[in-house]
Amino acid sequence: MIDPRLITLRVFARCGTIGATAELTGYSPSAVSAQLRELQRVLGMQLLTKDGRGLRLTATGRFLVAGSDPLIAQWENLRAAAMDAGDQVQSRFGLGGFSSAAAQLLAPLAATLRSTRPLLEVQVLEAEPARCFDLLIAERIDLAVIVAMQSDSYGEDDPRFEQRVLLDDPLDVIIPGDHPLASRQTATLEELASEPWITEAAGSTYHSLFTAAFTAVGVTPRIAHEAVEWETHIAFVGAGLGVGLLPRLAPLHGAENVVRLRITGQTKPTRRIVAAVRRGSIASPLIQESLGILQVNANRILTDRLNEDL
Amino acid sequence: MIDPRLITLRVFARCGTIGATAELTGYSPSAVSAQLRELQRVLGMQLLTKDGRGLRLTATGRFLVAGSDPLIAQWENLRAAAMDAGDQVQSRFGLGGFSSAAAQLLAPLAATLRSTRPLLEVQVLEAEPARCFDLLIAERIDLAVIVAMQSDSYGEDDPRFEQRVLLDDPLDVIIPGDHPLASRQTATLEELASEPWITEAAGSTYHSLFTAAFTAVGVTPRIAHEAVEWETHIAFVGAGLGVGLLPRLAPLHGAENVVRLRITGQTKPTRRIVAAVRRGSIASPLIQESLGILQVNANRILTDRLNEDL
DNA sequence: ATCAATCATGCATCTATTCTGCATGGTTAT
DNA sequence: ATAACCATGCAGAATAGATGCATGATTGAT
Repeated sequence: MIDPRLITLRVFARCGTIGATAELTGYSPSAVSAQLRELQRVLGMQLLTKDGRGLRLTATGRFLVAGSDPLIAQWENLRAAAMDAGDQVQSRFGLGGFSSAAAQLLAPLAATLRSTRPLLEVQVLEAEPARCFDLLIAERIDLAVIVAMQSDSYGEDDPRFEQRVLLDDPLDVIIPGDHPLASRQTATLEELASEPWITEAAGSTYHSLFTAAFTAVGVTPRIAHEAVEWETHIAFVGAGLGVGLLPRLAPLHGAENVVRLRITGQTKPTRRIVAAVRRGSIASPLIQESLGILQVNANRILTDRLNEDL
Repeated sequence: MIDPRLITLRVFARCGTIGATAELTGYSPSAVSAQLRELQRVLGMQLLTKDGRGLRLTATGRFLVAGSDPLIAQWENLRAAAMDAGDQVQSRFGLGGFSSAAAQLLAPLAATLRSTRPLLEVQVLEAEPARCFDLLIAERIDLAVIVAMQSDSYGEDDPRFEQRVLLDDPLDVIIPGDHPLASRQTATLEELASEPWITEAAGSTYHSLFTAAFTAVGVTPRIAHEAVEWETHIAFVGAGLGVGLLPRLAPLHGAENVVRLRITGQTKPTRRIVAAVRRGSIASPLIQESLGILQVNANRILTDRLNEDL
């Protein structure tokens, strides 16, 4: 109910270029350019200035974008309250999440919603956590399941979002089947300090998680290889190239020559998985139901693990 | 920046029929019907129900309309603050007011704005006070000069508007030139109690003002004739048909056989003239400047009167 | 210094939305 | 029973909006 051109401006404020805004919103660059020009005309404000080969927000533009945060939140709030009060049904619902969350949490959620609300059109997008936030801003999705990143620019108290912790997913270590420790059930990071490690490229989502785990125990690992997909990580380990960290949620499903060990010791590295929505929308019955389903699934995963560990 | 369809819904909430909404917003009835249908589809809410040959808001609809008040106010607020912070210029500015205000206050305001802000497109609409509020809701105008009506549904604390008192305009009495009191400067309402009175039709803007003036002194006037325009009032008085009340702001400009007398006594009836804007927009530099100009003009009128009275 | 890459924007074209005007069906009042 | 009123649907028209490519400007690399 907020003018889509203002939404576009907010997306631009996030990514800084017309092209990226177009990619994120689903418009063409020309359309974004025209929209922002029109927005300035209608409001009678100069929101953008040329800056080199790109554009930059003016002070007025930054002011407007920052001030629109509570406006969006209030609209979401009103919408949610009206849906709740009137017992109305939503037509479209967009979900976003990163790979293992998409598989383990989002897929069951979408399936459940499809049965409880047959008229609802559910769309699931697999995307990196940072992109999930952008997609929330762009209103392409309404709920995201992501890994909480303290290093990220989206803090707990960001005025644009509200977040709920779903579960803490521990990191395991995966080692080749012919490794001396392969017969063990658990290992400590110190024991594996001298191993060649496999990680993601610096700057990626999990790299900071990786380094954080090791700095916590005062060890600097030797990074031997880099991989993006967990599949690749596992394959590298199976080929005996080194050892790696693997979140418990990521399945090993019968990989050759790979063993998963629980990490013990004073620090057990985990990644925190949270659900994020646009601020104000959390009271919506659909969001509430979804969060409930997610929480049930998360709890089931946790209790399954407890039973496994016995 | 709020979706125009929501604005249309708010206007509908005021007037209750598609036709009236169309008239007020400037759309055709079909367009209004289509907009509201589309709004319900997009939001996934049922906002309207059939009620006899017309439509009625559902509980959800009323909830949404009521909840949109602060949303609109917040947007106006943001817009005003951004305009103020960025020293930006507005392109369009709509003014509304009733006849004597339009002549005495709005016309000078529009003239001043045209000279101080040549790029600004100023539009003045003459309209009854109640309609001015509707036009504010419909966003056809941005500022209205109206007579404060305690009887009206638009109170001082309406969440949709903010109001500023401009001046209290006293009511004079006009009598025929051959009337026994015509040589006097002042008169009391009691002295004129038995005269045949000329007023507006019951239910009109000034009728309540008229009766309030007399109930305050405990007199029930005999209503002999009714007229809509001040011009007609004056002509009736000039023809010797009776006496009437005339606001000081309404000019007599040399009418034949009509004398204007100040009212004295314990109660001096006045009408309060206020400026009204959409809540939140009052901080806008353009609104601020306009209110300043209006106030200056109002004060000038008051001091002119003081000098006249000496 | 040249070349390539990146970025925003304008224009022509097309598409989709949205509005209008009139006709229709249902509802109330005379 | 007739007339007035109200909302809505449809066909046509107008308008807004999006696309895709070409252009100009700027930056960084060779």
